[in-house]
Amino acid sequence: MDWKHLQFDWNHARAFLVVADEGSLSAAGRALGMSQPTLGRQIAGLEAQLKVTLFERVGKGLSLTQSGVRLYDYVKQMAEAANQFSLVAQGQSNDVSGEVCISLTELDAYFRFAPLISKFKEYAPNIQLELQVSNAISDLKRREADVAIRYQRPAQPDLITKKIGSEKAYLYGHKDYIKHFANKAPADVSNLQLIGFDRSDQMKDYLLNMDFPVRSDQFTVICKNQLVQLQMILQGGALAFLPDHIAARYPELEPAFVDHFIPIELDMWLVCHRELHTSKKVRLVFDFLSEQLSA
Amino acid sequence: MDWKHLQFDWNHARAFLVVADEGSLSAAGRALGMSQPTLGRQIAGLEAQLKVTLFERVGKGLSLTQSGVRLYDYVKQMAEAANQFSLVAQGQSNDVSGEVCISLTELDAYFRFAPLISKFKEYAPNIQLELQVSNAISDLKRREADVAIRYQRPAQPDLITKKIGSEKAYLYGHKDYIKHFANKAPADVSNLQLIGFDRSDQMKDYLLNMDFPVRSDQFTVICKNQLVQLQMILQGGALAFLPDHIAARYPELEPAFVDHFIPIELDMWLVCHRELHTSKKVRLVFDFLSEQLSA
DNA sequence: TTGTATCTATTCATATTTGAATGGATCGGG
DNA sequence: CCCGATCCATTCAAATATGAATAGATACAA
Repeated sequence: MDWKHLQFDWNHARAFLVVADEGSLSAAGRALGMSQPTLGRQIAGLEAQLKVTLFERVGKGLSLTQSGVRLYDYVKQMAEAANQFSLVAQGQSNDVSGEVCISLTELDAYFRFAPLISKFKEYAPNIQLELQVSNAISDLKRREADVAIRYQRPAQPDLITKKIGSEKAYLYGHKDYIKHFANKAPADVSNLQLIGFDRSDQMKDYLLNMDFPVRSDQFTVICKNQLVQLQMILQGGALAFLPDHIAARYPELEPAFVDHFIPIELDMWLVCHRELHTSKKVRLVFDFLSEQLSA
Repeated sequence: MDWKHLQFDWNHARAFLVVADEGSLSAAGRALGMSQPTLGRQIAGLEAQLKVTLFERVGKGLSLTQSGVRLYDYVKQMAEAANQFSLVAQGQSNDVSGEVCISLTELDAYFRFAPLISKFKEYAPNIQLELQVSNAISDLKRREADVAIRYQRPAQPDLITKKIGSEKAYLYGHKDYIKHFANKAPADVSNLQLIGFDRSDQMKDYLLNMDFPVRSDQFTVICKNQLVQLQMILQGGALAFLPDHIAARYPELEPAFVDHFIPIELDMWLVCHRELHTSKKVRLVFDFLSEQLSA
C-alpha cells in the first residue's frame, strides 16, 4: 500500500465536507460541535497543504470553487465510509451489551428473522436476543418485550412506531385442492374446509362480507399457530389465510378465489417503547430490524 | 445529512488502517512519518471512543481482534477515497502549473490523445500542454519534450520508461482494393501499390522477408505523415502499414494477406527524463497518460 | 543462556490545536 | 438609512497532541 497520499489531515477533509454542505463555517461548527474559528482554520490548513483554493469567501458564507466541486465527491465518499465505520463500531461496542427481547409472530420468527441471526451476531456480537414468539400482542409498556413487530399500529402515543412494509393475505391452499373449485365462485362451493385462528367470528365475518357463504362448521381446525396452519394446508384439503410473501415460498400453494377475493392488507410496524429508544442496545436492535426488514 | 456518526477522529481511523496493515505501531509510524507513541495513543483513543477493542497486543506486534477485522473494510474504503481525493487535489494544485511538452505520433495525437484533452483539463486545470506531433524521436535529454510516447524502448539508461501497451501493425487497404487479391498469395500479385514512410529500405526488406516480392517502384507515395497515409488508403488503390486498433475504427479498411503476413509487433512506451520525474507537473502528466493509455 | 534487535508503554517538555471573546463586514428588513 | 442578525477573521489563554528519550517486554539466533 502507498501511504504517501494519505498524509493530509483527514479531519480537515471532514471539515471541508461539512462546510461545503452547510454553506458556512458557523453552521458547520454547529453541526459538528466545534467552533467556527476551528473550522475556518481547518479549511485554511487544508487549502494551504493542498495548495488548492476550495472556497470563495463571498461576503457572508462561502461557496465552492471549481476545484472544490471536483474534490467534493471524494470527501463525500470518505464520509460515507466513515459513517458505516461508526455504525458498525457502535454495534461492536463493548458497552452495547445485554439482552433485548423481541416480540414477533411465528411466521416472522421462522421466515424473516431466522435468516438474520448470523448477520445480527456480526452486527452486534455482545447482544443476546430473546424472542417472544406469539401472536399475542405483548405489552411493551410492561417491558414484556423491548421491540415488537406488529401488524396493527399501536394506539398508545408513547410508543415509537415505524412502518417497515406491507403485505397482503389471501386464502391459500394446496394447488391440488384449489383446482377442485377453480373458476368457481365462492357461492358455488358448499363444503370448503377452512382453518381458523380462534373461536371469534372475525374471519368468518370477513369472508361473509365478500359473499363467501361460510358456516362455522367449515372451520375444521382452529389453531393460532400459523406455522401449524401452514403445514396443514400444505397437506391439502383445507384453506387458510397466509401472507403472500410466505405463500410464495411454496410453489405448491395457490391462492383461492383470487377473482372474488379482496386480500387483507396488513401493514408491518416496528414498535418500541419511547424510553427504550434512549437505550443503545434497543436502538441498535430497532435500527437493525428496520434496515433489514424494510424491503 | 447526518453528522452524528462522523464525529470520531478521522486521523485515528487512518492510524487504525495503517497499523492494521503494517502490523505494528512502529512500522505504521515509519510509514506515516509519525512517532510510535503517537500512533499508540491514536489507536488507544479510537478504542476508547468507540469502546471497541481493535487490537490484541500480542507480545511483539499487534493483531486485529474480530471487531477490528470487521471494521477494517470501512477504513480501507475511507483511505481509498482519501487517496483519490489527494490525487485529484494534486492536479488541482496551484503550484502544479506551467507547460508540459509531449512528443507523440500523429496517429496517437489524433486518435488517442485528442479524446483525453477535456479529461486532462479537469484533472489538472493549471497545466498547459504542448504537443510535439511527429514521428521523429525527439531528444528528451535536450528537453525537446518532457514526456514522449514511443514505440521503441529508449536505450539510454537515464530515462524512465513504462510500457503502456502493445499493438500489431498490418498492411491495410480499402476493402474494395483488397478484394482484388483476396485468397491470393503475395507472390501472385505483381503490381501491388504501397505507401512507404521514407526512402529507406526498411519496409521493403520487411516485406521481402515474408516472401512479398516487392520492388521499389511499387511505392507510389512516400509520406511520413501517417494521417495522410491513412487518408490515402481510405481512397483505395494502395496499401500501408497501420496499427490494428486504428484500422479497426474504419470498417472499410481490411488487412491484406492476413494468412501470409506476420504483423509487426509494436510495444508502446511512455518515456520521461529521470530528472523531470521529480517535477510535479511532469509527473502528473506522466501518471495521467500512463493511467489513461494503459488499456 | 545471553545478546541483539525490535517491539510497546511511559514520561515530560514542546508544539499544535482549540474555543471564548471580540472586532469588522455583509445582508435583509423596517 | 440604520438596525439587528449573522457571518468571517483575529487574539490569546487553555487544552490537547506530539516526539525524543527511556524503560520494560518479547522474539530470535548464536
